[in-house]
Amino acid sequence: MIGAKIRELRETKGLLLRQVAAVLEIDTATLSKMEREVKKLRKDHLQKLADIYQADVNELLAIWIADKILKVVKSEDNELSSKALEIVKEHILV
Amino acid sequence: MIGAKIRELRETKGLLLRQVAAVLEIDTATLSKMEREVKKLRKDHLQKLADIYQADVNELLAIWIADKILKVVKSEDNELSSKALEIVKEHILV
DNA sequence: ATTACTTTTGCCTAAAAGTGTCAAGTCACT
DNA sequence: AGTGACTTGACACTTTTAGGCAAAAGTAAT
Repeated sequence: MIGAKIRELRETKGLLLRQVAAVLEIDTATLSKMEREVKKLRKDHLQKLADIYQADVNELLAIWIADKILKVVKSEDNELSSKALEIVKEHILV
Repeated sequence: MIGAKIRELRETKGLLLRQVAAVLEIDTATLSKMEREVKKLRKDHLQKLADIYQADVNELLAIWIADKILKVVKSEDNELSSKALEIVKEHILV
């Protein structure tokens, strides 16, 4: 999810992997993998990307966190995951 | 959460760490840490515990998954986490 | 207070996961 | 065929995790 998002942002801005990777000070290949979600995207890199693309950092972060939660949730049975999310919700609004 | 739960179950059954650890084939200290959430509890261990304590494995699993989600969520800003959970919810009911 | 036992703590190691590079490869265009 | 953008795979390094072992601390019963 977050990978697709930052790829979309980059393409909208008409930037090359090479250019963005240079700002992040990482290899082009690494950024390519991050956009395709082969490798994880670090939080600090995401924040820098929001800057580069002039995007809402909070929106991106929310997606990034959602991805992490989905990774947990999707590796489990659906029924159980729903139950778990209920528990989480209760636990949070305390 | 899950640690407290399995400790409660063990105490209700009047079993010692030593006894339960033996069934799981792990060290007593390790189980002690799992109950106090110092170390993570593996899924297969949890399933064995449900067996030992004759508890509902699904109920335990839901708590266990909830713990994993909470770990992600609590390491982030509250506002963002709520947003992220919304995204997760949408994503799931597709 | 000593003994006998349970539980906790701290330190250590092996295995796994995460982070990123480099070189070579593919693809599209001219 | 050559160039530029992107992808792939193998590798190296670092960090995290899982768990064991031994010593320390807590708990009862004598």
